[in-house]
Amino acid sequence: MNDTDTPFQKYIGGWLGTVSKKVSHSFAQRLDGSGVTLAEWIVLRMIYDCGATVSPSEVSRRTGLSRGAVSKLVDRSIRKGLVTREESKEDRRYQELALTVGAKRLVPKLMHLAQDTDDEFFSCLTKSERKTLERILKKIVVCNEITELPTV
Amino acid sequence: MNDTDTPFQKYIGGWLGTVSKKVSHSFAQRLDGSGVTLAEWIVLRMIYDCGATVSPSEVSRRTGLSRGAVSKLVDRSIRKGLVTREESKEDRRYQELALTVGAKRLVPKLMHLAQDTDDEFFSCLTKSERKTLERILKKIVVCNEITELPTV
DNA sequence: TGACAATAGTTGCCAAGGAAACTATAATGG
DNA sequence: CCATTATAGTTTCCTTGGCAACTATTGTCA
Repeated sequence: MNDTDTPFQKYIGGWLGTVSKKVSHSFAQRLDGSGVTLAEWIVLRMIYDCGATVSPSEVSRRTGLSRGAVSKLVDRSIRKGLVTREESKEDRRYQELALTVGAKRLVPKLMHLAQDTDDEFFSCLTKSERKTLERILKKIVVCNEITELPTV
Repeated sequence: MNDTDTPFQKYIGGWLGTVSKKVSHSFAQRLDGSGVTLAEWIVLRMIYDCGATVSPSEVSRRTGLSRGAVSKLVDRSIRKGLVTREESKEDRRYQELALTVGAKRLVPKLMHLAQDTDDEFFSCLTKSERKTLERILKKIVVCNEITELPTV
């Protein structure tokens, strides 16, 4: 195993970034016209995924977006009538984010666009490869979030 | 196979984005102090990878960065003494980008940082999983770039 | 040949996100 | 019980990258 003769092909992070960039870009274009930006979608998806309510900082941790970015995104989403923000009763530092009825209807529609994007990029993979890729990515997320998340 | 009961866990693009964001962020922090930003590194790496000289548009296609972004990045890199830009003799529309001697020395050092980042995030995977992930990512790149790249 | 299309690169403008400073609330510890 | 520390969220400043309009060069075709 020589280190020097296969320069960056070795760096998985690079490939990951390249693919991710293309996928994100494609998806962003599909979202164009839906009234929701890619970053907003990520937040909406996260809230939707978490079921009931989530705090902005939790969204920040899970998405990798900074707290500042989440704050602005939530602002915009509220202005668009997609998200509600409420101060927590138990701990007034926290906020409880939730989707509006409209957003709950919208998110599934946008999921189709996400599915289309997946199909565009990953249809060249076999079913088995897709499963494997998904499994590995999740494993990476779990492994590395453990170190950040206070086991919440 | 129901479509509705496993909301986004299905969307590989989302997981890919999440992981990529974290990895990029970590690597960007490691680069901090090297005098090179993440985007600059991507361009340097690409030129290094292509051996002799590359055109900005080629860099753009391969990295997914817009031509405008590449133009600005090359400007910065030239100002930092890392890249040279020369008009092509055959076709004066094209430019030939190359690394300076200093950059050729620098890139391998930065590769160690890339390796460190890889280790941080992917060391939780088995050797086999890493190989597989790499193979699948490359496959995706090849499959989808074919449609964009004019078989250059 | 000459007009038009295609491509390469640049630039101005705009949106978006990160870093860090700031406010507010809660927990800790003497 | 008060001071200190930690955490949540907001806001300001700054960098960055995309988009689209623009210039320059080359290719195409009538």
